Amino acid sequence: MIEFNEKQIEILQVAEQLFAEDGFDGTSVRDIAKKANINIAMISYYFGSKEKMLESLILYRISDMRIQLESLYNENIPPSSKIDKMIELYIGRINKNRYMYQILHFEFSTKKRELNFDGFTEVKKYNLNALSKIIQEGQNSGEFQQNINVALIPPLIMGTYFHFHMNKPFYLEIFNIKSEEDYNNYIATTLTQHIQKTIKALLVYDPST
Amino acid sequence: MIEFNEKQIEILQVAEQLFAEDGFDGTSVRDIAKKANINIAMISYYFGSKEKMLESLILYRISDMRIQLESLYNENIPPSSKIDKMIELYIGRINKNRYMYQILHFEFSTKKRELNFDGFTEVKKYNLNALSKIIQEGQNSGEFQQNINVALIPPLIMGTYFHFHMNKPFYLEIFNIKSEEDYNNYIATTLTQHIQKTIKALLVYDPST
DNA sequence: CTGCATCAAACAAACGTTTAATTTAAACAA
DNA sequence: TTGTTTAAATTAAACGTTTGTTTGATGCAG
Repeated sequence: MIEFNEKQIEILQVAEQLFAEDGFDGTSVRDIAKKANINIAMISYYFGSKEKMLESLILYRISDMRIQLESLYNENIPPSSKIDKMIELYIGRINKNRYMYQILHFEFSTKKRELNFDGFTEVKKYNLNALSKIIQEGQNSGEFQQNINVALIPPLIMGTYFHFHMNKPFYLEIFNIKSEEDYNNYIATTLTQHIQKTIKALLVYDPST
Repeated sequence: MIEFNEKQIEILQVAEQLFAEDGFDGTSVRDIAKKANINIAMISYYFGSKEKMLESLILYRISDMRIQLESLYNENIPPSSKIDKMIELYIGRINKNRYMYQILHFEFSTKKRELNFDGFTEVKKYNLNALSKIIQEGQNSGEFQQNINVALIPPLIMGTYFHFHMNKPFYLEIFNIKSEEDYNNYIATTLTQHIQKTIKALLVYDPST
């Protein structure tokens, strides 16, 4: 594990915000240096290059993205409650790291740079595996249906959140949301509940009826 | 309505692909000119500037993005079948225009450029309104539950699709998909069915039971 | 004195755009 | 069919900026 000093972390946080807002190619090292109140040369000095700084940033954040589902699995509550908690964890974690997710989303879909996403793939596999166990528990107890494509559950959660967030101006308008606080509140309550309801509906739904 | 000649459309199509793959800031006018086999100056000559070319591109594609739900509304089939068809229409349309959606997604979430998205907002409102009518029909017949947040249905459909598509390499791996053909086939069959099942589950789900 | 941090300055390369000259193609009159 | 005219299309070259990176000098703490 690579360690970063305080100065480096400060720079990474500034870079993270700018990369998320303007894109990696849309952000110049001078933009970052200016906002972080450092000399341009410090970026090469600390990270080697602009691109290596992005790699450092991803490395720095990626460990944060594993969702703590293991402890949830061991809790003594009904599977449906676990699902609710699981979704809250997901949304909370994504919302907290939304800058990094935004960057990753773009870098993932772009052919521009060849970044190593193995760490990210590992995290996703881990999360998926933990989720599978929780759902299996509900299937064993008979609460959930059998034919569930578990791998398509996270896209449902994260995709819904991101589509909502990426079209933020549109939803601010149609839901008449006025402040940033109300927006975050809408995510934490209504949107989260909507996703919880959707997933639970999917898990108990019997198409034959 | 602005008209584009064949040469212009050819250039726009090349630009569309490159913008989607490498981002607007990650694509140079020289990249576009090279791939389109034209002189660099033609971009300014035809569109005025690189940024105006992006606006032209959005304008050119946006009319294509209205989803034909009106005719669906008038068909004499059960509401649940209409939902199925509606989702097929959505996925098909998005998948066909995935380049443009990818560009829009990024430009929407970026603060870099001030683009006029009124036309896009209009299309979304129109689609949302048409969707509301279909769902209301199912509610009137008693098939669907009452408390449905219709505005959160499109994010569910489009978000799931996009999260899947953006993490394409990951899903290719875990579903052991080998060819581009199989990938498109997975979207058209398994993923579409999964979304159809999810939405229908949500529409008929009664949380109190 | 030594080693790290910071700085202004300079670097070549790439960027979007403009210029001015040339080619192309269609319209026209003889 | 011919040569002439005209406007649009296309080109290579150059423009001034901005880009990421490097250099060498300076500051400073141990």
